[in-house]
Amino acid sequence: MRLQQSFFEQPTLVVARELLGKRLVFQSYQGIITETEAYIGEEDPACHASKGKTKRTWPLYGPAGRTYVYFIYGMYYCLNIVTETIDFPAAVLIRGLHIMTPSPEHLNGPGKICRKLGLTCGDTNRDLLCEENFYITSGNCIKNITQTPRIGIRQGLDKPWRFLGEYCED
DNA sequence: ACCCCGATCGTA
DNA sequence: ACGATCGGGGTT
Repeated sequence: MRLQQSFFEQPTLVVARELLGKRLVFQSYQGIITETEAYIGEEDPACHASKGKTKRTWPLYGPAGRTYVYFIYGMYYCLNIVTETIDFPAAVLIRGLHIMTPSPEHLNGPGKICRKLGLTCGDTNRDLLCEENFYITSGNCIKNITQTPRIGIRQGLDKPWRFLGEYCED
């Protein structure tokens, strides 16, 4: 069953942890989420909302359960899921995805995931609660969950807000 | 108009 | 360890 607003509205660290093992569906693709990171509020120096609401970051201030897709390093896109309440900017970055359909492939890294799925800035602020072919649903194909500092950032390294799991069969 | 920087990735 | 590559956001 598709995850509802009540799931995404939870504290971002809870959503980041609980998204591990869930199934992401986008068009013909289906995969199990294996790695996430939390970005929480304007006070989090690594969160894009640390610069306030802008042309790029406005979806972070919207309702939970929408996407936030941004362009980085001149060639990559990254997919986030917006969390918590309206006007509180926070999201979970999807960093690892074990693709099941149409052909098995493990994707480690947010840029690789968006490249494979074909997600770009045009896919920011899409509503995972309503979209016909873009949503997240239950699943629990994960084990050995660990929590570490976030990767690839230069600020906010003190916060252990990355969640990593290993894919496993049900 | 200009400058610096970045939630990455592939190659060395 | 490093370069590719270019938009975002702040400053002049």
